[in-house]
Amino acid sequence: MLSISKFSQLTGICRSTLIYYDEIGLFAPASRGTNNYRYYSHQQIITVNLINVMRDLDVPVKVIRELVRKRTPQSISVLLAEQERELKKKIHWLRDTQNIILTLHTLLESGMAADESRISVCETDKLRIILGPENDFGDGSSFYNGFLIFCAQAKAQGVNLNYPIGGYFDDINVFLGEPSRPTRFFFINPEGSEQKPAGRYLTGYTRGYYGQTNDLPERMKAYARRHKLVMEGPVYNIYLFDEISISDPNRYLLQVTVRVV
Amino acid sequence: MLSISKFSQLTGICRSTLIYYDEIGLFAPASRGTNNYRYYSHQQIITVNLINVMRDLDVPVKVIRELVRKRTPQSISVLLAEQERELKKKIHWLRDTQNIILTLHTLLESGMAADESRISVCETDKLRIILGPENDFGDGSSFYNGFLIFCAQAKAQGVNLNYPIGGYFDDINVFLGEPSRPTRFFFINPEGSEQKPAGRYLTGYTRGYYGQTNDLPERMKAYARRHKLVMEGPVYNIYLFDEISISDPNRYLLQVTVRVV
DNA sequence: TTGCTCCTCACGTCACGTGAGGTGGC
DNA sequence: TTGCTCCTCACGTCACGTGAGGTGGC
Repeated sequence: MLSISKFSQLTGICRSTLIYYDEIGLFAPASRGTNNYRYYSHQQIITVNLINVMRDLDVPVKVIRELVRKRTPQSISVLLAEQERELKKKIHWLRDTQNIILTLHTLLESGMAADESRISVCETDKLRIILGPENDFGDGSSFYNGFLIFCAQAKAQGVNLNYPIGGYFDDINVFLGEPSRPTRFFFINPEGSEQKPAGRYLTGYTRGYYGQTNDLPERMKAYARRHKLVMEGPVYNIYLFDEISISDPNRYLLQVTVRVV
Repeated sequence: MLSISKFSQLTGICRSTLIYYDEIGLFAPASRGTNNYRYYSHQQIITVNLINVMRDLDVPVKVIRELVRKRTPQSISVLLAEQERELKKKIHWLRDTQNIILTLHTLLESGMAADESRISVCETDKLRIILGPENDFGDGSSFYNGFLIFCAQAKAQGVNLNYPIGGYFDDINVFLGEPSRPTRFFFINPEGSEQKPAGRYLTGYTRGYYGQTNDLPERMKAYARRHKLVMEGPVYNIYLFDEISISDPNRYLLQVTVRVV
């Protein structure tokens, strides 16, 4: 027979948890001593298996208790099949979260490595994204209307909203015209079906709140002219530092990139 | 500006959770109406990102609050790196749990499909296992001493104890001699380094508590003699139904297999 | 006696969830 | 007036964790 501490040690279940399980009638010691000590049998190390696994999967103790009380090979088989499905979902979703963390981290690292004051031409890897619908700023509706539609649509499609968001402009002229009004929004998502292609990108940075581009559009235009570069294709706005990493909204770090030839 | 319900809907965060976050000073609405209504700005949909992700990873709200209050790109980068490691561990561990569930389920299915009354010869797939140390029943020490050592050693080696356990006998004579005293214990673990090889196995079943083999050893011996089969190599005892699936200890279902030529 | 393990309350905690009772604009 | 959304307490809940005060065997 094993004392509660010994049993706790062997199974890795906390002493107080064992007492709690005893109290609620989920898992009682095999016997009690004359001094009322809890004594667990060796077999109970095995007995506690399913409980352990189920708790690991956040199955409520009440559910486990009911299950344990009227278990049959059939009912347990059904339970296990269900948990297999749940686990698949959970793992999938953790992978998603892993992607989000990785993406956020990559942006942060880029931001910390960036030479903010300089415009430059960089060789850039491709970046998988999910493009949202075209924004409509026509009827005087607020800037954020498009953003809301974007979010709602993404949610409806089961896209995780926690991926970082960027602004997409059809081309450099659209950007120069209204630098705070992207044609579309996009998620940076390694499993997205669209992409910002790899290539040589004119890259500039500026600090400020969302939508604030300062003199960056002009500086990029001037740089391109000076170096005889032609900017082609869409312009991508990505915040490398935003409210996630910086408290002061006026210090957000915006990266603007556009392909050059 | 968005009302609390609208914001809740868009972000997928529960109304009461938003109120709670406001109370503890983790995440407050952008402003309050004259009627004291909470109003959230559109940007806050983005702002709530990191909080959402961190909560999903079970980072305590107090930790998140501190982090959010004095965040810098550097500190957040450190946090993300840490979470990347945690996530890796978590996913690995969930895969382990998935394996356990799968293994348990497979055993159960075998049990439900088994014709318990008959001895038969079955073609069997290989089964990956983790063999424990040799048991010592010499000094009158209880049966379970070996089991305890097995568990302790497995735990020390970081093996998940929740995998199903079986009994291993060096050969058929050892089994016939002491059918309730396996030479070793083993875990059924798809990532184990040892294996019960694929092949033709003489397979028998019996009901009863752990270690109770009834007349099964004799019946298997007789069957082999009758069919001129030679039993070779180790004998594997596996409980297809045990305390996990059946309340009555006398109805556990034991499967005994030994290779035949 | 000392040290150790065990016991039983009772209360704390974490992150919310759930009414109860009331307000305010159309 | 009705229906709707919002508010603030206050208390509930889930699965434990944490002492406080006491017991019992070597």
